[in-house]
Amino acid sequence: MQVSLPALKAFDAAARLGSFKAAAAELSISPTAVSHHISNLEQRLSVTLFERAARRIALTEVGRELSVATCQGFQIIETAIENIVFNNKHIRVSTTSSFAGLVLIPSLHAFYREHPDVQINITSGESIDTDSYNLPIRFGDKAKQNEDDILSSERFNIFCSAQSVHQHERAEHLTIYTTEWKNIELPKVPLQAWLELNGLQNKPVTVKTFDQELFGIQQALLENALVFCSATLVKGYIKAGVLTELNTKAVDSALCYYIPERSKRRNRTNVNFVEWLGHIIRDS
Amino acid sequence: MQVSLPALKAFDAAARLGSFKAAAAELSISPTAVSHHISNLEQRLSVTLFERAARRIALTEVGRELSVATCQGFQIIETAIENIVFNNKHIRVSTTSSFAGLVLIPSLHAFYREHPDVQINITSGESIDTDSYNLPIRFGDKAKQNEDDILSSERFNIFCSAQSVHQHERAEHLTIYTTEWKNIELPKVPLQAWLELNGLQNKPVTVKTFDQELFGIQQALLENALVFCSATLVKGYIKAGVLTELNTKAVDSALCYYIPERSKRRNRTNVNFVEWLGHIIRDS
DNA sequence: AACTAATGATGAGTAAAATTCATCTTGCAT
DNA sequence: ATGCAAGATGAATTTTACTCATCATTAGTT
Repeated sequence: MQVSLPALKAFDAAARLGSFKAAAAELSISPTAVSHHISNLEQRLSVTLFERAARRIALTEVGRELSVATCQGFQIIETAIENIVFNNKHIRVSTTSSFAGLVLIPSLHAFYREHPDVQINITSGESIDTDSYNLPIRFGDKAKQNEDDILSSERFNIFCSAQSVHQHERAEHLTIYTTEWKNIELPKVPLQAWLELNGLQNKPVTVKTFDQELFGIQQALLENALVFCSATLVKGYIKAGVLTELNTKAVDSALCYYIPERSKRRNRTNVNFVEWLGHIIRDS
Repeated sequence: MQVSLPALKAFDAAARLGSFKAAAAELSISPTAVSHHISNLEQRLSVTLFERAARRIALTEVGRELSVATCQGFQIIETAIENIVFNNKHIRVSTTSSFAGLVLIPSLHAFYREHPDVQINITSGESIDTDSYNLPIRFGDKAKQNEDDILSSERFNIFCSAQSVHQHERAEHLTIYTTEWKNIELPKVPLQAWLELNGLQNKPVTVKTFDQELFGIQQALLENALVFCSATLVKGYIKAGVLTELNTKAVDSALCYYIPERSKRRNRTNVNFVEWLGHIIRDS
């Protein structure tokens, strides 16, 4: 007593549209095929599904009952498929303002060039983690993350605007912009370690902080001051010749960029995007 | 971006059973076919649905999402089909005790002989009308029913046991069993009209009543008395030579057997059954 | 550690559908 | 009457689904 699914689909369309011709149009087949499908169904189930009158059809009681089920059933399945297709063309990234503004957005055009059919939506700030289609790129404690989730381990150093490099190298007193995270759980910026590594622990230094790296970088640029921040963020500015890395030793940090539950978010588009993101962070 | 329904069905089975081989067994196809279907799906949707490990597979996040939908969707459709198939093999008749006991049940073997795969369930008493699979055979006022719903128009006459016919024909005084319906809406039994039609309105008559015709018929049989009842009910007894119709004129009544909303109950089995019932009532 | 059995992947050929085309049928509108 | 529009029917054809043979991988066995 097996009924074919294409036949059920044809019945579903005919029942919804009240016409074999219309159903055929919806399914992009000929009305003859619909007619065959439905008489096939009727034979196999030993029931009459449509009451045939001249130039029009009407569902029987049994037909109505079946159509309620096919309509519901196929609807559920089609919605799920549409959802998959949609989420394969849309990437929703949520990340910090700094990473979005300094890394992600400036490089996006390159990704669009390779994947012109994909839409990218970037949100900075909090996001809903439960949605497996969302792709959060978080900044956090390397030690607390799953190995596979980590995108990059952050190294910190001092940077300044290209034109002010020499003035800083001779300066007696340094003004350094850096970051003090709002979230106290986050490992501190390794400024002290950096000063020690470069033998500057006794040098007179004024430290000014913002709660996001982006702000310190912008301010340092405006004032020709120094900024102590992660190398990843300023890579673009350095390449563009706007910022320069001082001739000092970079220091490792306990911080990293990571994607929580990365394995759960692996649909094709996300995988492509994350792979591309890897190149952006590592190379260039 | 069209996906084939058989492929989705294969995916559904594989997702539910966690194995291509098991899915193949469920669908009565080869594991190869399942494998083909699923890689076809994966290609068309550009997603990975299963994570392949050696000798076992596991749904990806996307796969899990799709499987929830296919499982639900196909379940709804399959349940509806099973329901249709079931109701095509099962007839649920509800009718009066009299009709069930005297007409329906004694003739059932003939129907079973023609339709050995059909199960019949007979209930006497009240039934739920809203269920379109139930087949109520009611006894009621001919005038109040839809023309198409009526099965038979009832004619009444006097009957008695075969061996007591002659004693009644000569008798001065008659004892007649008949029926007084519990339901006061129902037209009365046309006993008065019958007496007048046969010129017996002045004859001394004792009338005893039950609330169901069946009881009067049984009692008359036991006592060799007379019973005034509808001809349909005693047709079987007459054919068997147990009862005899008196040599009097039968009288029409306002009563009939009918199937409320008969058109709503027309699946193949019900139609067959009602057609057969028509023969039972009319012929023989 | 090698062997075996079980699961799945792959590609080509085959069987079985789904689909179309041509031809009829039917009732409605002109 | 006449033409038209929706559907039914049957044969032919295309497309799809399926199987078979073969290969790859590996968990479990000896």
